[in-house]
Formats: sequence, C-alpha cells, structure tokens
Amino acid sequence: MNIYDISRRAGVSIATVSRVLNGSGKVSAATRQKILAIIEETGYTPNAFARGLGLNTMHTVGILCADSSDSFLATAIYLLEQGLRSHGYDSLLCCTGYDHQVRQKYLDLLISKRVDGVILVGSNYVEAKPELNQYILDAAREIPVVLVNGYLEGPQVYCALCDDYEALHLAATRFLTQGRKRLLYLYRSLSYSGRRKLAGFTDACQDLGLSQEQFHSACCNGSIYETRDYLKALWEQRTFDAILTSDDEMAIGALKFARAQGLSVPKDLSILGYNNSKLGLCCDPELSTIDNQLAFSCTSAISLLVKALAKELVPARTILSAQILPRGTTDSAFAQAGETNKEYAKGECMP
Amino acid sequence: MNIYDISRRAGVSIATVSRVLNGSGKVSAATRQKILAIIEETGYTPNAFARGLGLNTMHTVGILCADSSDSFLATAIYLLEQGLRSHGYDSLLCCTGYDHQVRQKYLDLLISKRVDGVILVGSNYVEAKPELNQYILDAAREIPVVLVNGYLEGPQVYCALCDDYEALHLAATRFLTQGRKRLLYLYRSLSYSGRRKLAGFTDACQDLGLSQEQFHSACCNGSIYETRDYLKALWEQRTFDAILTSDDEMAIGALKFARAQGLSVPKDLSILGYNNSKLGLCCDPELSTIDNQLAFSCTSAISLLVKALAKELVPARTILSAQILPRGTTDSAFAQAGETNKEYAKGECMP
DNA sequence: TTATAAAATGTAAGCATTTACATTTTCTCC
DNA sequence: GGAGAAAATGTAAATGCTTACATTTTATAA
Repeated sequence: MNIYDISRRAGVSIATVSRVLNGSGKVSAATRQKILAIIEETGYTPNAFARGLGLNTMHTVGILCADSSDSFLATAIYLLEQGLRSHGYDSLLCCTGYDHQVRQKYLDLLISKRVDGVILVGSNYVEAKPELNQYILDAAREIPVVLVNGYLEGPQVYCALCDDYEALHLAATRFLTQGRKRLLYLYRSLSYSGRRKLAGFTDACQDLGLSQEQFHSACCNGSIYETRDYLKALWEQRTFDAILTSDDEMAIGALKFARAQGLSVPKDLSILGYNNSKLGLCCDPELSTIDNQLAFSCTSAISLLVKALAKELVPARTILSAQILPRGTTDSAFAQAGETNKEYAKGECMP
Repeated sequence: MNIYDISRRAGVSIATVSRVLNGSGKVSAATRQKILAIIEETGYTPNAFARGLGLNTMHTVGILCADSSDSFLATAIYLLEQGLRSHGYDSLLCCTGYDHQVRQKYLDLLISKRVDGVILVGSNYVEAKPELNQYILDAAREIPVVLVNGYLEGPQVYCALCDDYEALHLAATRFLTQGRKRLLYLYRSLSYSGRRKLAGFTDACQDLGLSQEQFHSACCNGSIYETRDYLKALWEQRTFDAILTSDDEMAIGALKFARAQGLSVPKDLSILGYNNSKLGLCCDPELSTIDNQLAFSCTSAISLLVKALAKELVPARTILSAQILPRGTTDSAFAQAGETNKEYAKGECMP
C-alpha cells in the first residue's frame, strides 16, 4: 500500500495525495475529504524512509549518555525525550559508557544514521585535553551538537549547564563559615565540569585562608560501597567533619561510611551531594544536595537545538546557577546560612 | 557526496561500490582496496534513508516505557539498548506515561517510523480488560512485539517475564511461616502482572487459612511520600507486622512511615520490596526485595526479538522465577527460611 | 587453442516519497 | 462571453541506495 494506491483509489495524482498528507499547497476541500477518507479506510501510512530520503530528515535526534541507568542521567533522558517529542522529534538513544573510543564511534554512528542533531548528556563528554574533544567539533560540522552539563566552544556547538565552580565555591564557603573545620571533596573524574567543581572547592578553601591540613580532595571512582570503603581507609589517615561529593551516589556511600563508623550525621559529619537525584530521597536522613537545575538545562538544550535546526540564530550557551538544597545530612546552621542565588539564569540565555 | 561520486572516482560502477559497502557479492581484492581507500579519503557515509528505502529497514527497534526516569525502567532501558546494539540495532526511545490513549498513539507512531520491532517495558502495557490490549495485537500484525514484564498471547507477540504470582505467594508464605501475623500488600495498579501479584499474595494467605483480619491489600498509587502518608492514615484503622509492596519505591515509602511512626524495622515491621532496584541500596537498613530477574528478562526479550526478526522460529514466552533477596528490612528468620528456587528459568525457554 | 566455467563488473529497475514546473479548471470582472 | 487571474491538479525529475540479471573478463582444463 503506497501513495500510488491511494491516488488511484481517489482518482487523483500522487502529488495531490502528497499535498493532503503534508498539508502543503492547495487542495479543494472535496478532494481532501475524499483522500482522507481513503487513507483512513485503508490504514495507509506514508513510508518514512522514502520521506526521509526526499526531505533528508526523519525528525530524529540522537541522545548520547554514558549510562541510562544512572539515576541522574535517566531523569535527563526522560526530560529530553519528552521535550523533543513535543517538538516533533524522536529520540535515538545511545549509551556509550565512559570509554573515549566508544563515545567517538557511537557519535559517528548516530550521524551516519542521519539524525538531525545530537545531545550529549553528562560532563564526561568533554575531556580536559582539548585534542580529545576534536570528535565533538568534527560532529558539529555535520549537525548541531548540544552538550548538557558540558562546556565546549565551537561552531554549531551549544551548551546548557550550570556553573559548577560557583556551586562548589558557595557550598564550601558556607560549610566553613558555619563552623566546619576539615572539609573533604570527593570526585569521580576530572572532566571539564569535574575540574570546575574541584577548582570551586579549592579556591573557596584558599580564599578563606585554610591551611593544607584543613581541606582535602580525592578521586574515588566507584559505587556506593566502594566509596564507603575508600572513606574507611582514608579516615585512618585523616578525619573530616564535612564531605562534599561530585554526585549523589558518592554521598550515599559517605552516608554508609558514617553509619558504619558510628558517626552521627550531620552532627559529627556533614554530607552534601550533587545533582539532586532521586537516590537522595531514599536514604535516612535525606541527603542534602546541590540542585544543578537539570530540568532547566534540558529545556534549554532542547530549545537551543530546535532553534538551531530551524536555522534560527541562537546563543551558544545557557549557564544556570545551581541551588544548594539542604536536607537531613547538613545541620540547621548550614541550611539557614543565607546568600541564596536569587536568579537561576546567570548566563547568556534563559531557557 | 554519494555512491555515484565514489564510483566515478574509483572508475567502477555503483554496483561494485555497493558490494564493497555491504560485503556482498564478488569483488576483486584490488578494486576493494581502491574503493575503500576512496571512501576513507572522502569520508563518505552511505545515506541511511536511501538504504532504508531499498532494504526496508534501518535496523531500529522501538522501546516503549512509561517513564525512563523510573529506576527500574531505566535499568531495563539500559540493558535493552546495550543488548540491541550488540545485535546491530538502534533504539528509538518512547516514554508514554501511564495513559492508555498515549500508549496507543505512540506505538502507532513508532510503527509508522518503520521500526523493525518494538519492546514494551513494564507491566502497565497489558490491561485487565482484553479489549484494551487489542492495540498491541494490532501492532503485532505489522512487526514483532515483545513484552518485558507483561503477558499477552497472540501471533507475533513475545513475552519475557518472571512469575509474579509465585514470587508473592512464596514471600507471603515465608512471612507467615516465620512468625508474622498481620500482612499488608500494597500495590500500584491492577495490570496483568499486578493482578498476578495480588492473587499470589491472597492465595498464600488463604492457603494457610488466615482470617480476613490477618491480611489486607490496598492500592496506593503514589510517590514515596504519598505511600508514607497513606500508611499513616491506614495504620489508625489496622496495624501490620509485615508489608509487601509491588515495587521498591513504595517499600521505601513504607520504611519512611516506619521511621516516622517510631517502629523498629524489621523487628516491629518487616518490609519487602519488589524489583531489586538501585533505590533499595540507598536506604538504611537496606531494603529486602524480590529480584524479578530483570537482566534475564531483557536478555530474553532481545533474543526473542532478534530471532523473530531473522524469521527464526521462537517460543512465545520466557518465564523466569523470581528470587527473594533478604537484606536489612526483614529479620534473620525470614532470610534463612529456605526453599530458594534452584532454577531461574521455569518457563518455556531460557534466554 | 578453445570451449567452459567461474569470477568480476556493469546496467537498469525498483524502493516511495517530495516538489518544481506545467497544465487544466474555475472564478471574477468588464 | 471572454480575458486574465487564481485555484486545483498533474507530470516528471530527483533523492541514493540495493540487487536481479546481463555482460565482460579471467581462469581452467581438454
């Protein structure tokens, strides 16, 4: 059943059927009704491949993420899928893991599938070494590329992210001004965003004149339990009264460590996560965290991409301010300490 | 840049280029090298739409789920995406929510996009009323449909699921034989799988001759906090010493209720979740749960679909046995009580 | 050598649309 | 009633591949 069958039954040409199908050009009401009725009756659906060939698009966007089962990324994917669909785009999902080769390969693969654009979700897509990001710039020569939680400059590269530096700086400062003496920052990797967070933390400590004894940062690349065990080992060398982490999962590991160690949270040990993922609501006490405005970032990302695809002029970046979200793993002094950021959007464009 | 350009540069016909591209037919080593070199040099990629048009496939599978941010579904999507990719299929993701109309609409939409097959993830896709499942059977007339955690019989409909009846029956029986007196089963909806779980629970209680006072089931369709509040209200009418739930999120709600109520878990109140999702590892004590073998179901689903697409004969269903996974929210008597199912696969086919 | 088979390559017909352009029909107004 | 414009419809080319079938080249063996 194709457009010729429909046109034959309706006694018109395929051009007329196509016009009805696409709502383009002029068609008399009578013919339109007739054709619509036949389409309805026969259950005809236009062939998407032929259409794609003619129009050079199937209204599909590629979404790349490391691991869609990660709570934070899963939420992002949901938001992106819903948003894109509301603009008429389907989402081709691609889980790349954290290996650089694989990411590159899958990005190429998506482009060869003729997606209209791609969204890379997660800070891991941008590496510290510029030459390792060339693959993104190469992709952006073909189609628009949007980074959610990543930062990279280049033609047809768009970014939607929150200011991680500011977030960690603010959080560390607040801990220190509210009486915590020995801070630990636990991170997973030194992607662009990872380095910004670390710098925010370090600068805050140094700005307040802390000695090297009073703050420490460490890379711990593992699960909840590995984080817990890592901390147990670390604790024998040096102790802390507040732990900041680069994601919620590590923070929950820290919480488990505190429990195992018999430390009271938040009294003996304050814990602050990052990402405001669902996991943080499951633990007890509930996890204080930094909300990096994922929903806003996703909305922005979609908005940037859709406009770019429509050849509209768009700003290259949306940069949002993170919000500290005090819950049960920080004490009330921390919660009440005041300078909340009044505005979400600090960057070049609002969603 | 298309296949004609390549053929011209190589001084051969497009058929030869196509043969090199597809590894089909006979091509001399020399010509192959030459063409490959030119493809490499020019960075040519075959147009996927044209290819799709000729072959009538783009090696894409649709994945439908209610909400990809749900921890359990997110894991399923990850497993499916990875598995499908290893078989050369891309995944078109579609989050339908729980509305029947929307599910139907999106399923049609995927089919009109000419996916090779679809996988429906989650028990919510199969309704209690048979006529409401017609949309799945209609879809299955076009392409193979695989249900993960759903059960439906029909041509070209395949299922990969665990025996929910058995799981709840086993769990309730174990609670009762290990000293719990008043059971509550909390569920979200009465999909096919929902009804099977409920029946397993009810039958177990009745098989052991419990009176109506000693067990109770209730539908509570909400988040962690809504579950907690629902239980608080229910508690004023009747109390329990064990709660079973139809997913982990509700169980965590129950845990929060216990905490708020000052009940000791598992001493005063045992809690058993369902799905073995990541959330259960975040809480304290860690959630005892029923592992419904998601990874196996996904592997099976992919295997069934891939074989069906290759026109191989495949069994209609894989049915697995769930495993009770005792952790911190059930007591040691429950954990040790014995009859573990020795075999995973009880059904018609192993993954 | 030369008939024969096998290998390599080429030709052209699909595949199902969209759309620029051409043609026909209808309408308007003098 | 007829010129001219506007509306409706049709024709055919273009999109970029795959592949059955035809043709040419090369290898094999008598």
